[in-house]
Order: sequence, then structure tokens, then C-alpha cells
Amino acid sequence: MGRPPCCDKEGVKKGPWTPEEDLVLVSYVQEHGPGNWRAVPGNTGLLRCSKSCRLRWTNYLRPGIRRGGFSDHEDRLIVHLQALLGNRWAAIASYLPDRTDNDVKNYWNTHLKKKLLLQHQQRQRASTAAASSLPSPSKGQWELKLQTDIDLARRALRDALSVDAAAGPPGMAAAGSAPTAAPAQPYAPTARSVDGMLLDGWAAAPAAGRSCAVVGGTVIPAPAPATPPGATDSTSGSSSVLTTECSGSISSASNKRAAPPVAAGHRLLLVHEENSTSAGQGEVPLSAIESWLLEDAGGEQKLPHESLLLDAALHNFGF
DNA sequence: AACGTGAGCAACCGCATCAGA
DNA sequence: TTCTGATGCGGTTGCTCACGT
Repeated sequence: MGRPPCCDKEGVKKGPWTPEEDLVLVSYVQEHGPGNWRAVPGNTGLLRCSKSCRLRWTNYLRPGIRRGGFSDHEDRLIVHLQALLGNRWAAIASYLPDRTDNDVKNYWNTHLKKKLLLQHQQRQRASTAAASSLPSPSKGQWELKLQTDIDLARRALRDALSVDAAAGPPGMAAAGSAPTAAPAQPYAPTARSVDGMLLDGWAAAPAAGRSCAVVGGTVIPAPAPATPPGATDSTSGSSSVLTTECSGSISSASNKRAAPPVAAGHRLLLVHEENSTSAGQGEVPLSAIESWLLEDAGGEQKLPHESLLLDAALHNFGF
């Protein structure tokens, strides 16, 4: 039952990508645009399976990807979205336009989970100490109400996610994290990177507001045709705006698939202006849900009901 | 200097779902 | 409607590097 894995074929290379392979792949995608991954190995001569090519592109070579250096704002956003959405990393990543689901997932597993656990333990110790000294209002009425609100919101989201709105074309989940106008920040070159290697004509600085790929610290501007079919095109037009509208339900092709905020027919607004000066780290314009999640508390982006969402996040991971 | 260990992250794997024939 | 190929997603693995002994 089921098809054999595409990577079972003999002669298919596995393991880390070499800088040369990266260049071949980027070059191909620059020319043909992402998609039709099945054809990539054959057309490029890469000894990789289509899946591997797609993964390499979406997680590493795609323009506009920011790596590492998660801000506090991003931390909190991830924690809260995780509490609401569970391990729907693609959906979560779609709220962080320059992050990949893999990156978010790794960051959660390696940093945030521990951080949350630590906070949780500290809170428990604190509440235990408080309980022993005070006739504690362990969970005040307002807090219980908030918990109810959270539960309702989560249920609503879950329901919404299970509705097949059939709105978004395939591949839109990834489009939710479509390249933004913010130029890709060169990551620190690694031993595997192709630092210093340039393709002819690629060395030019990317035009303003244009996507670009980064290969080993080299910024490679993306040509217009590189936009995936069906994806919101943030590379075309001078004032392109990523707009997500969700009408009552966050569309999802299934309850497993990520809810792509970019799918048509959504009411939730996720506006990402290409030329916005606030496109910097952690300053993406807020959608309704983000505003709710990140409700300002005293000027700084202090999250509401933090302990409750913390609980939810921990609960999602069986803590 | 050599070795052990743990963290971080890139990549793989299996499964689910979609789209087209 | 069913089948099949292509693609997307989440869980997991395994490699690399930093750090401690």
C-alpha cells in the first residue's frame, strides 16, 4: 500500500547540500520559478529527489528568509500561536513572513519549549509559595473568564480550521510566508555555504522592494517570474500588498494542513506592505488575531493572559 | 590534546491531501 | 468516482560544532 518514497531510487544523493548544488537549484528556480519540483532533478542534473529540492528551496534558499535571531516579539507570537493552533508550524510560520515552518519548529523545540517549561516551573514555585502564605485567590474570576475566552477562541479556530473552504489554491500555505520586501539578511556563512560564489549578473544589489535569494551571504535578486503560481506576488508591482481576508473561518484544506492566512475569502487581515518602514524584525503590521494576541499592555508588547496561554502551550506539549 | 556530551539545525521520512486524468 | 502523481506538513533523525572534563 502506498507509493514507495520518491527518494528510494538509486543514485539519489542524500545529506547536506553543497554550495554547488545550491547554486544549481537557485539558478534553476530563478529561471523557471518554484514549482514543478518533479522536473527539477532531471532538468538541472541534480542527483536529488524533487522533495529534497523543494525542501532546500523553501527552508533555505528562498528569498526573504531570515535565519536565527528571533526577537522577543517573535518568541511571544510563536508561543501564543502555538497555544492557539497547536503544532501547526506552517500556520504559525505564516504569521512570521520571513520565517520558515522548519525554522519555527526547530526554534520551538530547542529554545521555546525549555523556556516555557522553566517559566512554568518558576510560576508553580511562586504560586506554591504564595498559597502557603495567603488565602490565595488562586484563580480569580476574571482569570477563569479569560481561560474560557481562550478555550472558546481555540475551539473556534479548530472549527474554522476543519472547514474546507476550498478557497486557497494549493501551495498557499507557503505563500503565507511569501517573500517580503525586506531584503534577505545575509546569514553568517558556514563551511557549507557558497560564500563569495556568484552567478553571472546576480551580484547586483537587489532592486528596492524586490525579493532576493541569499546564497552563502551573497544576495541574489529574484526575477519577477520567480513567483510561485498562485502565490501572492510580492515581487510584482511597486506597492504590492499581501492581503489576507478570512471570512469567518480561517480556511484550511484540511484539519492537518496549515491554515494559510493568504487564502482567498478570509476575513482576518494580514497586511504586509512591501514598502513599509516597519517591515523590520518583529514589526510586521498586526492582523486582528495578532492584535488580539499581542494586545498592548502598558506600552510594550506585553502579552495578555500570558500565564494562561503559557499553560495552553505547555498543555499542547503534554507538560 | 583527546574525548565525551549536549545543543542546534538541516535534512529525511512517512503520511495526508490536492488536482488532474 | 477512482486512481495516480505531485506537493505540503509535522515528526524525527543524524550531523556538526561548541563546550566541559
